[in-house]
Formats: sequence, structure tokens, C-alpha cells
Amino acid sequence: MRIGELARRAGTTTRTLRYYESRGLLAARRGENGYRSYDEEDLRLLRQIKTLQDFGFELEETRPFVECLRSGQPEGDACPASIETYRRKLAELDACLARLQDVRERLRVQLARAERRSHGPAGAAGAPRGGAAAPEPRCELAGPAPAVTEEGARPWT
Amino acid sequence: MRIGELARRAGTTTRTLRYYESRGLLAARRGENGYRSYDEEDLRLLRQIKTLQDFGFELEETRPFVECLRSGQPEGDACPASIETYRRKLAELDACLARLQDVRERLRVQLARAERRSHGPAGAAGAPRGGAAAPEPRCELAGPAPAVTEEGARPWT
DNA sequence: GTAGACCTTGACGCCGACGTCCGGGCAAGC
DNA sequence: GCTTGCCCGGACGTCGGCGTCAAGGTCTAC
Repeated sequence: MRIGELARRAGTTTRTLRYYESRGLLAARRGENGYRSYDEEDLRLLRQIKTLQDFGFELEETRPFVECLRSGQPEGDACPASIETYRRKLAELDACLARLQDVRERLRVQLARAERRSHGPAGAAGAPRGGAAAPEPRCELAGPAPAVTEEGARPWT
Repeated sequence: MRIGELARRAGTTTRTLRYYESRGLLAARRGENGYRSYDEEDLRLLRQIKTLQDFGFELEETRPFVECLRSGQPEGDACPASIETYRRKLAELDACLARLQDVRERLRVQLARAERRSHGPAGAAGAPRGGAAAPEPRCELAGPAPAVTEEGARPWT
């Protein structure tokens, strides 16, 4: 299959695929006309990458998994390097969670204090009021995957 | 005081101060020679900004607090807009924590499965072994503040 | 007068993971 | 032949929060 189809099936873009190729992940064969050619294996590699990215892995960190798959393993995390990466990532996540929880608590306290102060004392200035449509959570983790569109039947469109 | 001194006292750099000025936070008076001139109030503004940044606030999100202080309030979070920002941030943090915890759990499960598989079956390839010096936690929150250097007595140096 | 420490503005660099645009080639249907 | 749709590579843009360098002005001490 060509790059456009692979991109659609993987729920990504051609630009992304070319980018991955430039980074050395996901090499493509070429047809006579120079077009990139992919197979089902490549789709699996791509899905592995996407899954890990959803877990907050950086592109580089998905490399062990991709190479593991390419080495013939049925699962990207069947190799020691992949498992090691899992462990590192888990540790990072724990450190991250600890920090965020600490900050959350401190922020909560600050808010409580500020609210207490603003209840009694003077300084009445109309509050912003009304839901201002939350802007962006920001977790550097990308929301709950936007659903991978499989090629077949797409009633919408 | 001039920009260099303020930067030192606030534990930041002159570049940062000029950047804040360009963003409309922290305006400076100018001396006859064109040099920026700051006072203790500015130091307070800066500290407010730093504190919030440590909490993961983006620069723009510190604006309500800074303006609150400039309006004469004794505390940057004494204004409704600041409190509103606290609330938004707290909500964001909660959403972020929920996502991270979910990811953590999924990652933990994946790791456990991968480890189980790699215990029995073949595929013995020397594991990386040895601590590889943790690279970078990444929380977008900046570690536990590097201690603000106050101008007076500095035995080191 | 001259070295050194400080200040000024302006502009480019960085990082990650792509988005977007450009000019041009290729393939298929009408 | 012409349009439409896909493909190619190259290059610049994005975002936040500054770092870093360049070329020059200012003030102080010796």
C-alpha cells in the first residue's frame, strides 16, 4: 500500500510517516515510480508507535519497541531494551505524579487561603462569571486517542 | 536598582526580565541614561511570577496575579481573576493527574505482562544491566526551585 | 586613558513533532 | 487533452521561554 492509505489506516498523516522515516523509524520500500510502499507489518509498527506516544513516550523512546518488532518478535515489548524502557518510563511517571500531587496540594491550600481572605474583607469587583470554556489541560500526553479510522465503510463523510 | 541586581535577587537572568517586559508584565522605569530602573515592588512581582511558574503556570496565566499586585493589593491572589485562575489550574491539574494515573496503571500492566512473557520463553539477550543514570523526568513543572539568592553575604564565589 | 563591569537593542538558536506550502511528477478516467 | 487525486522532496513555520551572540553605549576605578 502507498503512504496515503497507510496514513489513513493508522489514523495519522503522510507528513508524519515521512517524518518517522527521516528519523530512521519505519523504513519504506520504493516502487518503480519512486512511491513509498508499505505492508501490514508497517501498520503494526505504526500502531506500536502510536500506542506508546499515547502513553507519553517520546518518539526516540519508541525505537526499542520498533526495532524489537522488526527483529521478528511478535510483540514490541518482548525485548529487554523495551522492558527497560517501560521501567524507566514508569519511574518517570511516578516522579511526575509525586510532583504534580505536591503542587496540587499546595495550590489547593493557596486557593483556600485566597478565598477565605476574599470573603470577609472589602474589594468587591465583579467576578468574571460564566463558564469560559476550559482552554487546555496540558499534560503532554495527548487526549484519549481520537479513534483510528479503518479504511472500510465510513458512513459519515 | 538596575536590571542585573534585580535579576540576581530574584534568582533569574536579565534576559528573562527583558522578556517579561516585552510580554507586558513587569514594566520598568528608565533612568537618564536609558537604563531600566526597578524597585522592591518589582521584586515582589517577579517573585509572584516565579512562584506561579513553579506551580506550572504559563507566563500568561500569571498576568492576573501581577496586575492584581500592581493594582495595589497586598497579595497577587486577592483579586477575583486570580482566584478564577487558581480554580482553572486546579481543575487542569486534576484532569492531568487522572490521565497520568490512568496511563501509569496501563503501563504497569503492560510491563507486568511483558516481564511474565520474557521469564519463561526463549530469547535470552543480555539485558542492559546497571543503572543508566535517569535522563529526565519531564513534568513540565520545573524541579523544586533552585533557591533564590539574596544579595547579601554570599560566602561561596 | 583604559580596563572592566554593567547597560542597551536586535536578531538568531533551541527543542519536539510535526503542519503547511511550493513546484513538479505520475496515473487514471472522461 | 484535461482534470483530479495522489505522490515526491525541500524548506520554512509553529509554540514557550528563554539562551546566546553581536555591536555598541555608559559608568566607575585605577
